[in-house]
Amino acid sequence: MPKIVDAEARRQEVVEAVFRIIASDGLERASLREVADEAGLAVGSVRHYFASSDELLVHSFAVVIDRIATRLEEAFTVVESLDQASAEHDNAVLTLLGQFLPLDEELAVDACVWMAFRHAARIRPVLEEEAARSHRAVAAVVGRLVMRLMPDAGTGQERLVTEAERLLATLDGLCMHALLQPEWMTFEVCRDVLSAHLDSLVVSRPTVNLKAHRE
Amino acid sequence: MPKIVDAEARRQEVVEAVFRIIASDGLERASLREVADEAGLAVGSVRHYFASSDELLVHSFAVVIDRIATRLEEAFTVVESLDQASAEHDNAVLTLLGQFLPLDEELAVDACVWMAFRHAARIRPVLEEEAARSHRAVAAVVGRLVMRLMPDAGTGQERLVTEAERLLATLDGLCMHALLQPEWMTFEVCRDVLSAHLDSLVVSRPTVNLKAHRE
DNA sequence: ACGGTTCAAGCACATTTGTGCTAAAAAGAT
DNA sequence: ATCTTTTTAGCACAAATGTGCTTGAACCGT
Repeated sequence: MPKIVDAEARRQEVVEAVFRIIASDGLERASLREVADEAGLAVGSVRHYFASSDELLVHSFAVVIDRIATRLEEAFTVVESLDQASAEHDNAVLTLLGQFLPLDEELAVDACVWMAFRHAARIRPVLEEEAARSHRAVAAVVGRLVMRLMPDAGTGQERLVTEAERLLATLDGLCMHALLQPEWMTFEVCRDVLSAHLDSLVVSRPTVNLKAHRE
Repeated sequence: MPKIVDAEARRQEVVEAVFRIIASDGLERASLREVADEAGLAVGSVRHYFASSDELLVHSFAVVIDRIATRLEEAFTVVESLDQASAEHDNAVLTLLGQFLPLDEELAVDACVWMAFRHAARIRPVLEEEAARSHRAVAAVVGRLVMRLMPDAGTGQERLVTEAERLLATLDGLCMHALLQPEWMTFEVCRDVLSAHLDSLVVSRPTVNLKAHRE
């Protein structure tokens, strides 16, 4: 009966426009009119696919979360498929961690958008739920990765949590710096930092009892 | 001749109002009218002390940078005054690193404001200069700290840079998580993560050549 | 051919924002 | 008491934003 348009594809186009605007001009410029312009549509058209500005933003947040989570899951299955302690395994781990960083154009856009939404979620309740989902999804993958990289710490669950959080913090910090101070953060520095962190993961275990950090 | 008002004190009051608004409602809500209301003034009064909205925001950014930098410098002189490898030294280092985290109300406000401005500076050219100053100031202290904690790496300057960046990234990531996911980030987790990182600093040096991350 | 449904576009209105400008109030100096 | 300068307050205007509502346009099934 009606004019048939692939609604989901259209929505995706609008979301891509949102991503471009956030990456170049920030979340606060992602208004309906700006998004419509960027997508080559009228405001009314955008509003036809998204009931409100909030729905558009929440959905865009969800899309970028899914993209990142999917990349991480795929990279993790690669890691799992490789023999541990092989050079390919180490490279696969670095590739996995690199999914967090703005190493190419697409990753940079996702990183910008992801950061912007997570920070906005601190203030805007509509984004809260997706922010929590985002954190759970990423923490799950990083947690599994840490468990794989520290097989000898099976008992010390507390240490696993600490190390997962530590890796997560380092990743987010690196991503932040790569976005905010790109002139100081070359690819090499990123790689060196990640390598150093991985070294610290496998080595630091037996040294815990040497120092007196028991408080 | 004129009505004498401590202009600098008034500016400071306005800046404090900006901080409160950013911490509770985000940078985008820090408009002249909101700030004036929060400060108990009229828009015209705020505009008397700050020529424009941009000047107000840039000055607020500068103030928070100075506050953080001052705290770091003071904490670092404490570290320098203590005998290395003593328990007090370790505590002083943890205290220094804790200055980055929202461990109390004042630190939390500063952390919020600092994060908000740094991210805004990616987009808004007026904030660029202060953002660069902020990064230089903090990187300087963290760099000196890393040099102190890794005395044996005197030659490997590249490694020092990597470790400084790694510590900085971990700190910023921890701060982010503490602000955005406070329910998952208790004080204890923060402390454990920082302790683990410090352990990894002093230990990881001799193990670099064991693995094949040379490529 | 045509009707009904979906899509696209736009108008109108209330809010909010930054800023230029004017003017009243306050208070020390004379 | 009066003058002068600072301080405070407010108005007005243009620009931008979200949203309710209306109007065409397009097109598939009958």
